[in-house]
Amino acid sequence: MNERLSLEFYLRDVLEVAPELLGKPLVRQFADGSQKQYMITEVEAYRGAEDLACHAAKGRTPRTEVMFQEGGKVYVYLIYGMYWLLNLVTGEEGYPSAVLIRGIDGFSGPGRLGRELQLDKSFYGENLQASPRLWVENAKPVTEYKTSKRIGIDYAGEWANKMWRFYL
DNA sequence: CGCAAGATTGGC
DNA sequence: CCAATCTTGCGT
Repeated sequence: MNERLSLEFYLRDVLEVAPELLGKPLVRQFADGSQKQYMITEVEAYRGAEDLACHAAKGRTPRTEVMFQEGGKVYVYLIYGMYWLLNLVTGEEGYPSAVLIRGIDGFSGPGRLGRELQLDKSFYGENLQASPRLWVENAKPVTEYKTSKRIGIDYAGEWANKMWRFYL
C-alpha cells in the first residue's frame, strides 16, 4: 500500500482528483534525512483558464506555466510575502488545473502547511513521481467527505460560488 | 520602472 | 481590524 500515486491518477479532471486526495499520505523527506507523513484533510480545485479564481486565468506566464503542463507536478507560490502554498498539478498538458492542499492532519491552513513542510521556490515543478523529498502515496479511498465554496476568492465573481472545496 | 494586491496568519 | 513581507502583473 505504500506506493506513490500513479501518473494516471493525476491526469484526470481536477474535480475527480481533488476529493480522492483526501485521506492520502503526503510524504516529506527533509534535508536532514528525517521523513514525515501527513494525511491530507482539506483540498480545493482550481480548474482551467475560465476559472477566475485560478491563477492561470491570467494567462500562461512564468508563474503559472507549470499548471499548463501535464499533471503529477508541484505548483508552489509565495502569497502575502510569507506563505508558500502547495498545489498539485492535474490534467493533461495544455489544460491548466491544480489542487490546492489546504490542510493536513494536525495543521490547519495552507500557509502553516507550507511552513511545516519547509517549502520554497525550489519545489516549483517538482515531479511527484521522481522527487526524493516530496510525494503522495496511495491509500484506501475515504468513504465520506464534505464540500463547500472555496476560501478567500471573493473577487472571482460567480466562480467563487463553486463547491470546489473538499474536506473531511 | 513603480505600485497595488494577493488561494493567509496572527497579533493588537 | 490590520500589519507583515515580497513576488507578480499591469499600468505609466
